[in-house]
Amino acid sequence: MPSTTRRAAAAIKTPAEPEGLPQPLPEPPVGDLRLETVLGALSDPLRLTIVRKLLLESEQFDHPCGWFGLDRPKSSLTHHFKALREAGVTRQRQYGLERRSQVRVDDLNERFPGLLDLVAAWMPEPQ
Amino acid sequence: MPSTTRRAAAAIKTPAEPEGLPQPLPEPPVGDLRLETVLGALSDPLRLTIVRKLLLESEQFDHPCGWFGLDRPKSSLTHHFKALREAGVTRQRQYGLERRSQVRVDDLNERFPGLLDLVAAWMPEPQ
DNA sequence: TTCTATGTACGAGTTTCATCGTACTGCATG
DNA sequence: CATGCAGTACGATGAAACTCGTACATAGAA
Repeated sequence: MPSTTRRAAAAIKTPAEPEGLPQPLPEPPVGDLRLETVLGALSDPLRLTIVRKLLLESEQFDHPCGWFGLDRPKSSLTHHFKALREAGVTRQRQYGLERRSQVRVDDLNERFPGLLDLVAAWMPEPQ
Repeated sequence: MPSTTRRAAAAIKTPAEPEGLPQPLPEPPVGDLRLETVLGALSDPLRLTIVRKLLLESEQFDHPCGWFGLDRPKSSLTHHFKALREAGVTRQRQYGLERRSQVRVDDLNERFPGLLDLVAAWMPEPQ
């Protein structure tokens, strides 16, 4: 098979980055973020857990998906991390084998001010 | 069949109201509102349209669902209005034949401050 | 090179949801 | 009483989405 194994998601482009970081994976540009899509991505307890943990405990940097300690099969986690990235909630970069995630705080605060505060204040349903 | 035709949705109770208004239909109490549920209810363009229109044009009162001018079959509208009410986003009261909706502004601002501002600022996707 | 660790791709099973046609209820009016 | 009207209830259909097993790809270390 050719080297173009990558499949392009519709209306998703890869932005450039100033630092020496790895290129982010394909993600929607800020201007294309849609409230209904972002809310849909956040309407799931597992994904809320991920985003909230990134917001509260990330210490200014991104994390591989093992860091979250989620008790789910790897393929399930891939699914949810991809959903968050494609909705524009997170940015993912490839560090060797690891694919680390961070919340697009600036982009989300610009487009949907206050939304991340609600996520940070969220608490999972008791039991 | 007996007069108890009403089916009780799980964990939904009917609160009391001070004024001479008709009783609201069953809805979750403020304390039971869940962020993930509310976001899920708002992650749909049609429902965002409904809530935004209520927020911006309601003139302090509630409206029957014909007022929205939505070009959908009646049974579809029933479905979406019920989804909004059961998520706790709207309150519905029966006025004779009409079932009118209003946004639970105070409840939502108490539990999820800023969320309704995002809905009010939302714009439907062009085209 | 082989082994391990991280994570993806694909596909199947299941569930949930959106959509909508049809039949029905209940009020109001002639 | 008959009709019209606002809206529900129910059921079917089709499309997403969640979950997860399995197989695969790749980087780094022994």
